[in-house]
Amino acid sequence: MRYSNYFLPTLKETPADAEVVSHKLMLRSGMMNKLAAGIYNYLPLGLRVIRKVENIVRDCMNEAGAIEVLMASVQPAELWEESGRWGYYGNELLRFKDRHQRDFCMGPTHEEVITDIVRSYVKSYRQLPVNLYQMQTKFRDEVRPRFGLMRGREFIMKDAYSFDTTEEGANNSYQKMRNAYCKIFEACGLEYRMVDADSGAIGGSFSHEFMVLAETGEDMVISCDKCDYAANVEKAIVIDKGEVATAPMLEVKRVVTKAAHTVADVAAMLSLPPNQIVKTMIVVADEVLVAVLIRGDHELNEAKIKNLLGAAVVELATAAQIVEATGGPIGYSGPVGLKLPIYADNAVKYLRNICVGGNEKEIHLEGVNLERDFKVRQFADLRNAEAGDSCPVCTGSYLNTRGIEVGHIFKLGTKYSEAMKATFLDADGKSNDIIMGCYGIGIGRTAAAAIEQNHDENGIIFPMAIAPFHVIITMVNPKDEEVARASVELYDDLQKAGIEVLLDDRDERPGAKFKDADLIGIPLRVTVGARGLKEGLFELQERRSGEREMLPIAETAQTIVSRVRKALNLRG
RNA sequence: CGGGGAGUAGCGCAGUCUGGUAGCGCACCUGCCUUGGGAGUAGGGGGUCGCAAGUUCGAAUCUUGUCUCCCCGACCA
Repeated sequence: MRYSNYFLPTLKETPADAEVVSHKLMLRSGMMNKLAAGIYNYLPLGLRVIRKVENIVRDCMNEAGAIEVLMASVQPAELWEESGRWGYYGNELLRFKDRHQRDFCMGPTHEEVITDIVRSYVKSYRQLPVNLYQMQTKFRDEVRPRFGLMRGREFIMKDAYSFDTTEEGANNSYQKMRNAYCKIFEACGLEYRMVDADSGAIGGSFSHEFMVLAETGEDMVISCDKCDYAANVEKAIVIDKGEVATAPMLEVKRVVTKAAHTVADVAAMLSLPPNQIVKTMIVVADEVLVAVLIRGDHELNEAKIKNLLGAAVVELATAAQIVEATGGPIGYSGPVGLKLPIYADNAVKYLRNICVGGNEKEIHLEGVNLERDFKVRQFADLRNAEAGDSCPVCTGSYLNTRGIEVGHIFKLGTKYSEAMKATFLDADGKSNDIIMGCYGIGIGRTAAAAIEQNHDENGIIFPMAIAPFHVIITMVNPKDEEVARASVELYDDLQKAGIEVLLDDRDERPGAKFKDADLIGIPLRVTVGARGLKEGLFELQERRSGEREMLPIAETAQTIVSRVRKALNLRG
C-alpha cells in the first residue's frame, strides 16, 4: 500500500476525551474514531488489526473443530422471554419496536438464537456434538462505556457455543476451547493468565477468564507468585490457616463509640488494630436475613456467601432492615445476642477478645469471645483474597495484579436447553436436554489490550502477528529519483514475497514520516535515503528495540522476509 | 443512577468572572525555500461559540431549560 493513496489520518495531539494509552494511541494512529459514546468507526488501519485478530481466532477455532456461522444481530423478544432473560437482563439490553410494535433487541450475546437454531435441526444424538461460532458486532448499552474499545457499547465479539450429549463430552468441548484460547492469545503475542472465574449471571457450573495483564485493566486478578494458579477476586480461594490465639479471655466490656461506625473509626477511637475488630454484615439472601462476620481488615466477598447459601441473589441489607433485625443502627451490629443465623469467615475463629458492635446506638463490645458470647452456625471462606495470602496449590503467596478480560469460557450445562427445550433423542430413544458451553473473545478488546501491553512514548509497538503492516518503507526524499526507484523496487519485491508493506511516499519532511511510522507501530522500518544509497545500503530498524542496521540493497528483501516469517513463528 | 467537569475552526486550547459582535498553536490551501527525527518564510480559507427560550440597544459571556461528552463511584458476559 502506498501511503499517498491510503487513508491514514494520524493526529499530532491526543483528543481530550481519551484516558488510557490504548485509546489515545488508537485515536492518534488513525485506527478508529468515535461516533458516539462507546461507539466507534474502524478506519482502515484499525480494521486491518481487527481482521488480523479475527483471522487468528478463526484459524484456531476451525482447528479446534468449531464451525463458523453468522447469526442475526437483531433478535425478537420472544426468544428472550423463553429463556427468561427479557425480564432479567435490564437496561443493558437495547430494546426497540418494529413498525408492527413487536419487541426486538440488539443482540448483546446469542445464547437464545443459537439454541433456537440447534433445537430446530438437531433431533438425534447422532448429530452431536457440534460447536458453532461467529464473529459479530454486538451491542450492550453499558452504564458507563469507557476506555475506547476496551469497554464499548458496540463491539466485535467472537462467540462460540458447544452442544454435547454427555457431561464428559461437554467437558471435552470445554477443554478444546480452553486449549484453543491459549493458542489464540499466544499467537497474538500477548502476556495473559487464565483464571478461575465466577460464572455470574450467565449461569453454569464452571468458567475461566483469560486476562491480559496490564495496569489499566479493569479487573483484579489474584495470582500466585510461584505457580500458575490465578483467579478472579470473586473466586480466589483463601485457605483456612491459623492458630487460635492463646491470650486469656477477658470480660465483655461495653464501650461508648460516638459517631464511629466504620472499622477505621472504631479502631482509632479504641486504639485497637483493625484485625481485632470483627464487623458484622447483615445480608439479604433471597429475602432471608443472615449475619456474616468478617475480620475488620478483610472484605466480604458477596459471591462466596451467595454460593455458600445457595442463594440466587445476595445483597447488603438496608439501614431499615438492619435496625429491625438487630435493634441497633447501621454500623453497630454485632453477634452477641443476635437473633439471626450467623456465618463467619474462617479468620474469625482464630481471634480472642475481639471488638464487635453492640446492636445499640454508639455502643461497641470489647473482650468478646466465640462460643462463650456467641455461636456461629458455619465457618467458611467468605472474604476477598488479598496480596500476601497463601496460595492454595503450592507454597507461594498471592500477588494482586490487574488484567483486561479478553476471553471468557463457560460450561453452561442445560440452563438454556432446558428453558428453550433443546433436546435430543439418545440411543434408547429417550429425550434429554443438550449440554451447552459458551465461549467469548472480545476482538476489539484484544487489539486494545495488545496496545496496552506493547507501546512506548512514541506510539504503538505491534506484535508482528497483529500488525497492520509488517514493514514500512520510509522514503527520505521521494523526489530523489534514485530513492524513489530503489524504494519501489524493494516494495515490489516484498509484496511478491507476501509481505505486507506500507510505502511512505508522501512528500513530507523525514522527521514527520519517522514520527508517524513510530506512532502506528509497524514492527520493521526500512529507511531509504540518498545517504545510504551512495553506499549501496538500506537501513533496517526494529520498532521495538530501536536497533538499526545497514543492509546491502540486494539482501534487504530476503532479510526482511525471513525476519517476518520468524516473528510469525513460521505460520504461513 | 449518585457526585464532579466540559461543550468556542479538523485537533489542542484562550476568551466567559467584569456583555460591545471571536482569537492562539497545530492541521489545511498557495508561493518560495528545505529533505535522516513532527523545518523556515510570505500569503490564504475555515467557526449560526452544542441547541432552545429569555434578559438587554447589544449575549460566546448573564438567566432558565435541554442535549451531548468526559472523569470518580455504584453496576456489569
